[in-house]
Amino acid sequence: MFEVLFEHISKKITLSKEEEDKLKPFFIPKKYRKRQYMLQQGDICKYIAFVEKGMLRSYQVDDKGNEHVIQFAPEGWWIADNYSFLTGNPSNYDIDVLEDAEVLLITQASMEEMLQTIPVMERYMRILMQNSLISMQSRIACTLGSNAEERYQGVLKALPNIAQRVPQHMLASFLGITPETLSRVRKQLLKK
Amino acid sequence: MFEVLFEHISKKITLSKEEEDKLKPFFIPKKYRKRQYMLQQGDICKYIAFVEKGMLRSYQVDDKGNEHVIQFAPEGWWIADNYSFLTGNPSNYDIDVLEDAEVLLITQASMEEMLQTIPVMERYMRILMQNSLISMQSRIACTLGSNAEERYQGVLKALPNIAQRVPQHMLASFLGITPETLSRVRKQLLKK
DNA sequence: GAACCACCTTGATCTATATCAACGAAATTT
DNA sequence: AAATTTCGTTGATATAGATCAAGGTGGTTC
Repeated sequence: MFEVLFEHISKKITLSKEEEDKLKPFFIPKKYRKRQYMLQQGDICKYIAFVEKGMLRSYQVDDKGNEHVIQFAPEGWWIADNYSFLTGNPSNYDIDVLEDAEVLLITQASMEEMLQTIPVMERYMRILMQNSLISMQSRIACTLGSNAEERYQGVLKALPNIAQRVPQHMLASFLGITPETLSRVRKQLLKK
Repeated sequence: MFEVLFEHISKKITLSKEEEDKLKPFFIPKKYRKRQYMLQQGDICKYIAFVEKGMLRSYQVDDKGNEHVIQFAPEGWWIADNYSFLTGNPSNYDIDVLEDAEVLLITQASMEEMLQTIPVMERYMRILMQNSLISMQSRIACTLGSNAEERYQGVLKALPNIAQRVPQHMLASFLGITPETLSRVRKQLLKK
């Protein structure tokens, strides 16, 4: 159950076997079924989740009922509403399950204790946050500077495994365009 | 010269007087004049900068020559191209100075050494990155779900000091709209 | 296996925002 | 202080992408 997590951690820092064993109890393993909610708007986000298997997504629903995908999280990714998790305020986002999933949950309190117990994890979390920040920044740059077609090609290149795995209308939502527009963009690209 | 930095750090972690003194030598104080570049596209971003005074901004220039502001950084903010800084690859961004500035620079190597020397700074950096990530995420949510007017009102609320301090066309660029559109949005709002 | 639903496509039309152009007011440079 | 550049505004027009509507396909459920 912890294979993917330890693999992920070992790419950024080194944990001894003992540290790995100390790490495990801080997490709550959990299985989710497709379509199940992990978080709903108005809830407080009590856990950060590491995805061992399957896929989740976070999204926002606007006043017209349109969904806007913030993040996809397949195996090896973390997902949460960091804002709600950190502040304890109700979340504006929903998180649900796209493919039957196995996740490792950790609460705010456990996270703090874990970071005390295994200080090098502070470094892991820092690197994690830094990398997420970098990809968020490039996403913003892309949104500001590129049209629908370029953004689609960008995500195909940056996240090929995700782009090919999620329903097209969700990818459209992630890109900030309508499903119709994405369909037309794809048609255009096929011609070339 | 270190007042703003220490103030900022003390909001997230506690440093002893000795630690503060140990911290200083890792930084290079530097002054920049308005309109000066701190980083240009194609350069490698050698420093992360903490702004003690003045204001900088990072932006991307697209193929049509349009500027897209990624970030504004007044006093108390950090700025860099994290991607280039971390990987050592050439940057796609420019960073320049909007108001005469005093900054504290730190190189990749100094940062690593600093984190070794004062481990609690690892925590500070983690919190810093996490908070940046949160604001980036809400910016993306805003871009996906809101129109020009709502985004303008959003930035007025979220970053009032910045929104009122930068030229309007740069704020437009930050919001992903043209200066003309921002001008019209403002006119609309004045009527109400 | 029939009914239903989620998903994608295509066409027609609409709209928010971009683009182009011109002007006046500040601000900066000489 | 004259000249020049930068900045914001306004109007006219263009356009990328949204919206509305309909139909087709494949998978899921009863």
